[in-house]
Amino acid sequence: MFDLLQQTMRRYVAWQPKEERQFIEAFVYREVPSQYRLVEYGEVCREICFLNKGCVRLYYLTDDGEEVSGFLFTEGLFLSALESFLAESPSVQVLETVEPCELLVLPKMKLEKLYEELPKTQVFMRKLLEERFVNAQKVVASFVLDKPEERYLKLIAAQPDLLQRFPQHVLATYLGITPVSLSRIRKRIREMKK
Amino acid sequence: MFDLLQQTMRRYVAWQPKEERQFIEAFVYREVPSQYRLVEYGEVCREICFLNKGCVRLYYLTDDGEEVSGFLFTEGLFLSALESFLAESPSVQVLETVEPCELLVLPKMKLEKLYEELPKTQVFMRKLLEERFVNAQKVVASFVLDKPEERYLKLIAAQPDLLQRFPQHVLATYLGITPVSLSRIRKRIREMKK
DNA sequence: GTTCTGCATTAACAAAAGATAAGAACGTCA
DNA sequence: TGACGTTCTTATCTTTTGTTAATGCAGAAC
Repeated sequence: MFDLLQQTMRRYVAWQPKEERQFIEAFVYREVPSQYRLVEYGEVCREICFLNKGCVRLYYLTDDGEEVSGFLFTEGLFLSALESFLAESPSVQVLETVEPCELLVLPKMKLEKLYEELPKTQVFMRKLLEERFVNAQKVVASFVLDKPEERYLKLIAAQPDLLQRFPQHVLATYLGITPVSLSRIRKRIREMKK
Repeated sequence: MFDLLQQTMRRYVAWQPKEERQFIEAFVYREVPSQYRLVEYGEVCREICFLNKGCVRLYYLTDDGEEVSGFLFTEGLFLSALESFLAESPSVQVLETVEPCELLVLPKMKLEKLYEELPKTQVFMRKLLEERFVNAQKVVASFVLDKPEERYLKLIAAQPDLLQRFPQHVLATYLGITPVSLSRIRKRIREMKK
């Protein structure tokens, strides 16, 4: 139940067995169905979740009620509406499961306690953030450097499982284009291969 | 000379006077001219710089030798080619000054020493990264949500000084468009206002 | 002052994406 | 089985951007 979390923890920090237990014990196991909103629009996000199984999309709402993907999460990632979580402000980001999910939930209060009582928590979070920031920079780089077609090709090369697990209109907005345009791009690629 | 750094430090962490001195003493003051490359393409970045005065652009090189902006730095920000810095790998990001700059340079070795000897360094860096990550997420959100014209308007609303300090072709690629297209957008906006 | 160079603008055309609507494929549920 | 809803596809048209090239402008070098 905590295997993947443990693995992930060890990838960044060398914990003492006692520290490891202390950290893990701060999490609460929780199962949620598909299409479940972990964070609603306008709600203050007060927890960070480790995604043990399943997948989740982060999206924004446009003026005309459309949903535009901002990030796609799969197993092994920590997820939260970070801006809301940090500032305790109403979230403009919605977090919604795309499959039934197993989560390990860390409430903000407990994280703050860990920061004080278990200093390696600081190191762990810093390293997680470093990785996520570098990742975000790469996404930005892809937006300024590549055309939508290239972004799509890079995406299916880097994370082919996303294609199976997320509907295409979700992938399309994640790439910054409309579902119609993604469909055309896919067709162009199909023709190319012939 | 260290005023802005000190201010920035205090915004995130409550330091003891002694800790503050210890942290600041790890930095080396350095002046560089305009158009100076702090990190070359393919070079391993081994330091983090605090930008005390001046401005810097981060850019990528395309296959045909074009420069595409990935980020624009102004006073008060920490800059480095983070992926290269962390992995000690050749950088695909180039850092080049756009004005004469005053830098406070923190070599990687010294940062690692601080991480061990001055635990608040961990807290400070984590909080810096949180802020930068949230910022990067907003940039991504703007790419998936807004049209180039809106991105430009938001940019000049949020950071009007960038317009004065960076040439327009640099701003254009930062917005993910060509200089020609930005010129057209600016014209459209001019016509609108009449 | 004159030349040179780099940058912003404008124009004209090609290529791609957005918007809208209509049809096809698929699973769900009565 | 059949009706419904959702998603993906396809078609048409409009809008925008990319591309290339020409023009204008201003600062730097001589």
